[in-house]
Amino acid sequence: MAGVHPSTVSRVLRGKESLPISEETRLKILQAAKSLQYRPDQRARALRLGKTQTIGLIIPDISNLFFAEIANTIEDHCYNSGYTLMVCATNEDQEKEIRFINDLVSRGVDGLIIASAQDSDKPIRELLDKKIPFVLIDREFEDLPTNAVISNNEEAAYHAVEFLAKQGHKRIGFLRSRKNIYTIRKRLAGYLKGLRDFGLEEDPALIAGDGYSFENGYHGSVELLALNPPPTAILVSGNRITFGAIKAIIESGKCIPEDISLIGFSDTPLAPFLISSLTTISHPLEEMGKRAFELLIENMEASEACQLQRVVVETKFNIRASTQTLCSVEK
Amino acid sequence: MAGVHPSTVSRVLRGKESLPISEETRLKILQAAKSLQYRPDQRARALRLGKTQTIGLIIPDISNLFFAEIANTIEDHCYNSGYTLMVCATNEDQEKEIRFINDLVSRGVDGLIIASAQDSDKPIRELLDKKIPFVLIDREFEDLPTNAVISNNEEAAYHAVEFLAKQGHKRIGFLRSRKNIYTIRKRLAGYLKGLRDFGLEEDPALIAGDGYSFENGYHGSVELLALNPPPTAILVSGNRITFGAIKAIIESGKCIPEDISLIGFSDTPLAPFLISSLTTISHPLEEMGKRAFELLIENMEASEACQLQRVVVETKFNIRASTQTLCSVEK
DNA sequence: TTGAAAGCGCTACCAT
DNA sequence: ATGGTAGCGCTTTCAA
Repeated sequence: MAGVHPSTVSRVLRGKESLPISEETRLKILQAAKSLQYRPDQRARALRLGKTQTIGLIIPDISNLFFAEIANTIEDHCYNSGYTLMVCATNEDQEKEIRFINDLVSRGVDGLIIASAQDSDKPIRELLDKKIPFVLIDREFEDLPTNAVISNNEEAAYHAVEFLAKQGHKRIGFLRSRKNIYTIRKRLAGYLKGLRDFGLEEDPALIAGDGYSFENGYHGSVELLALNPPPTAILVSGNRITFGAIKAIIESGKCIPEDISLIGFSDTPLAPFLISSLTTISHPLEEMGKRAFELLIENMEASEACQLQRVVVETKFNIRASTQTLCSVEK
Repeated sequence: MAGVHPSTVSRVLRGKESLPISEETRLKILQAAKSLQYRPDQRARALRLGKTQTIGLIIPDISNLFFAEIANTIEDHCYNSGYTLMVCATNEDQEKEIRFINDLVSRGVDGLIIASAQDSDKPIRELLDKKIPFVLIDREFEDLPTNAVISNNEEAAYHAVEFLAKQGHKRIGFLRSRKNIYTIRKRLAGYLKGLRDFGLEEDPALIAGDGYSFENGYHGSVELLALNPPPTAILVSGNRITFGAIKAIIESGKCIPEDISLIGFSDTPLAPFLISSLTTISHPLEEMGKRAFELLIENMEASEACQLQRVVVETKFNIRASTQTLCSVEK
């Protein structure tokens, strides 16, 4: 339409200031582009350039606020840097994770951010082999060095036990979602260390749960409450199971925190509005997203494989103790 | 590696049963592909085929459970049908919406599902012009026929007013997030119709709020509570503002639902665990996601522009009245 | 300052 | 039953 060669158009539209283009043709091309509402075909660009300006994010669950907030932050950073984000949710299913990784790679994502389902590290090893830039978030593999942004799980759990010990608790339960997840294992380690250091009861029966659903949390808590004697405090490691725990406790006729203290490893903006004010350990989700994004970009831009980095962010302990507590919940 | 022509490889790997391929070469190729871990380059395929097996989802907010749940459902359907989903969050910003749409289109998505920021319908009109398959979700444009999956907002609001009227309420407030959103306008219409039909007070001051944040909800509620006399019930249309409302009410020293009834237009799985048991109107999010996906696929597969469809799903009224209510909330 | 040509990896079509 | 060829839309290099 501007009567010039495609390559000329490309030169103008890529806007390399350095290239010599006559002002006349430049204007003709820009006008034509505007009137045609021309948008370069990113598929073709991607094919030609070997880059897609695309980042893949693989998380276990979009509708878990923990990951949703991370996704949101990363989205923002992508937007501001001209990347498009592809979000995939595995539902903690390793097979899905593998399929997503393969799919995203064959779509040519420039990099990946992954909170792995962690049944195995095989898919992650493959990424290392293929030298595809990626950053793990929230969950890493202890025996596989990678870029990772994680939080101080062990210390946080330890600190929570310390807090409870100082309040006079002797029997503290640990309710977890999936057993084999990095975060859970680290928190369990911190919990056990805390028990030892503060001379509290170590009873394997105080450790319950394996599954991330509301129901898993409910049943795990019922087990804990059935112990003799039952724990007077429970550390809950998982977002959804926390509510299962609350339900179980209330149904058992106990009050939070008078009869039993509950400390959740996930914060939610709704915590102050909950029926049983919940002490939580909150994660700096925006910081985690930001650091992961920056680390990824750094790796993508590095011509050669650059030093692997491990970023540890600090969690925060939010004490919430209600003066009054409602001890019944409808079905 | 198999010593055959690329086109032969393509034929085998695309697995058209009908094509004549000798079993021998077929095996050679499959073996070679496996040992090389060959994965077809989707960029090139997309360029060649004019299809990307990709769907774009544009929503206002990932970390709002309403949309997160929808995204989750759509993701699942995509996964099961071999599509990859690109999720973009606009934060209710029209400019972002436009950029996302353009970006996704130039990336060659096969279709789009959009919950528009709705300052203007221009970007949607352009999609119609370009004949790109898309489905609106939750929010449609009344004067622009498109495919859409929406809920029965007006009836739901009307029904809520009816419910409150029968309980004896005379002054009912309406707290909304963004004024100009389709859902909000429809609900407001239903509310007004309800007031009229049941002979309740119509007072413009009873309609408050314009903004979707927690703070917006808080301030809007403070205004409502300052009225003389204040409303004895409030319809809250928006997810985050609901919690601002609860905070404002509790701070004012009132109890829910004894002093003031609250009906939220968004349900959350946490509703039973809230400090003030909240009656909610819940949306069939999974159904909405499913219908939108199916409708989109139908449109993508149709060779020519097919009949526009408008799907209306039914909301559900969840009455939750706590026997006891906690009337204080910590900061 | 611009045009021409090549090629990214794939697949559909036409030959053989 | 298989090979060759062309071309999707773009950008980069080289030539004019």
